[in-house]
Amino acid sequence: MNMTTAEENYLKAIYHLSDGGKKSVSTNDVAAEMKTKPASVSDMLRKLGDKEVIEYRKYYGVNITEEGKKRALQTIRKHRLWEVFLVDKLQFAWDEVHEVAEELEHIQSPLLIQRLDAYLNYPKFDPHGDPIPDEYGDVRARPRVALNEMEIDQTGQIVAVKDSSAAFLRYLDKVGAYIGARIKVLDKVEFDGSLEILVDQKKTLFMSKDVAANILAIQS
Amino acid sequence: MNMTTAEENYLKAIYHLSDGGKKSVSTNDVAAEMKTKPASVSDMLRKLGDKEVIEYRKYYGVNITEEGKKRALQTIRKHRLWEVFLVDKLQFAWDEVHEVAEELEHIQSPLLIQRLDAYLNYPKFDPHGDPIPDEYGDVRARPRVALNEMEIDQTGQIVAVKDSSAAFLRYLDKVGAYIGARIKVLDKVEFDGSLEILVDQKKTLFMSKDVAANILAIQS
DNA sequence: ATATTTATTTAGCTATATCTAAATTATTTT
DNA sequence: AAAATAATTTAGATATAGCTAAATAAATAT
Repeated sequence: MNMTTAEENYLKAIYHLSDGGKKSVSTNDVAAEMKTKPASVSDMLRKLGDKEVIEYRKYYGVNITEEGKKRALQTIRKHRLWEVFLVDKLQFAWDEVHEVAEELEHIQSPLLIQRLDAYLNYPKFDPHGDPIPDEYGDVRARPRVALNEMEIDQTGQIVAVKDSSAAFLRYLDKVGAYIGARIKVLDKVEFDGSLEILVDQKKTLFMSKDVAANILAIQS
Repeated sequence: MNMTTAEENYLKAIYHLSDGGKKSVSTNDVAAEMKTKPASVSDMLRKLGDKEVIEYRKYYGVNITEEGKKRALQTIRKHRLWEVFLVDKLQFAWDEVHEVAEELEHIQSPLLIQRLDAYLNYPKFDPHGDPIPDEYGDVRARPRVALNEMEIDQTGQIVAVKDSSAAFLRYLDKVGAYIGARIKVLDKVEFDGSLEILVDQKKTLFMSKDVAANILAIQS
C-alpha cells in the first residue's frame, strides 16, 4: 500500500504529536502542526484511517497504529539520514538542512536509503542529535538531560536542542556551542538559574536558564 | 514562476523530442514519450503555453522557447548530477540509476545542486556519457561517433549508448564493455559489418553491426 | 473536390489535496 | 440542565493531472 507525500507528512506529524504513539492527537493539533485547516485534516484522517495507519474515531482524535508507527519511523529515518548527508558531505550548516531533507525524505527507493546509510557509515544520530531509526524502526535513544538540570562539575556532550528554530540554532552557532560539543558545568547562579559552561575544554560560555533548558546533553 | 513535477517532466520530454529545440513536436509524440493520452497532453500544452516555456499553436504542435530550453536544461543538469552521485558515491550500476534520478531531479534547492556539483568535482558527463549542462545551461558536447563508423586500428573511448534500455546496458556489462572503456577497432568484417574490438588493451570482443551502431565513442 | 483517415482538441468525469462556510458534536460555564 | 463556546465534520468550492468519448481540424487518398 503506497502513500502520497501528503499522507506521509501527516503521518509523521501525528507520530511526533503523539509522542511516538503514546498519546492520542486532536484534529486541531494536527492542523496547527501541518499549517492547514481542521477541515482539511478531517478529510485526511478519514483516508489514513481507511489505510489503517491510524485509528480514527470521529470527534475523538486519532491514535497511530503499529503499522503507522513503522511507516512514520521509516520516513523519519530517511529525513535524518539525508540531514547527515547534507551536513557531513555537502557542508550544509545544521540549521539549513531541514527544508531540503523534507523533500528528500519522500524519494522512494529502499536501495538508495540502504546505500546512503552505508555511505554515511551507519550514523546513529542526525546533526541535531536526534536518533536515526534503523531499517526495522528500532531507535536507540540516549537518556538526555537539559543543561539547566545538570550539576556543577558534571560533564557531558550536547546532543540536541528542544527549540530548533533557525534563530536559536544561529544563536548557538554564534556563541560557539554545537551538537557534539563536550561541555562541563563550571557554575550555576542560584539567583536566576543561569549557567557558566566550559565548551571543549577551552571556551567559557554564559547562558540564561531559558537557553540552558533548550539544550540537551548526555552525561559522561 | 514555479513549475510542478509533471510540468518539468513534460518540458524535459519536449526538449528531448525537439532535439534541443531545433524541431517542433507533435501532441502524439509527446503522448507516446510520456506514456499518456493525447487528450492529457493537449491540456498540459495549454498550461505550458500560458507559462511561455513553449509556443503552442493548436493543431500544429509546439516549439520550446528560450526560457523553456533554459528550464529543461536545468532539470537535465540535476538529473545527470544525481546519476553521477549514485554511481560514483553509492555504487549503483549505471543501468540502475535512471528511475531514482527521475525523482531526485525535482528537488528544489539551487544550493543543493551547487554543493553536489562541487562534491562530485564538477563532472562534465554522466555515467551514460551524456554531457551535464552547467549552471547557465551551456553544454560542451564532444563529437561522438558510432563504433560501426570507426575504421580499423582507430582508438577511442566509449562515452554513451544510443539505446539505453536496461536490457542493452546489461548486455554491455556482461560482455565487459562500459562507459569510459578505452577501445581499439581490431577488425571489421566486410560481409556483415560486425567488429572485433579490443577493450582496455586486454579483452577482445566481437559485436554485430547493430550493437556497434548503438555504442558511441570519442576518437583519440 | 470529396471522402476517408489520422491527429488533435473539447467536454465531462475521477482522484488528490486544499479551502471556506455551514452544520454538527463535545465540552464548559452558568 | 440549558446555554454558550470550542472542536470537529460535512458540503460545496478550486486546482492539478489524469482518463474516455465525442467533436473537430488537418492530412491523405480516391
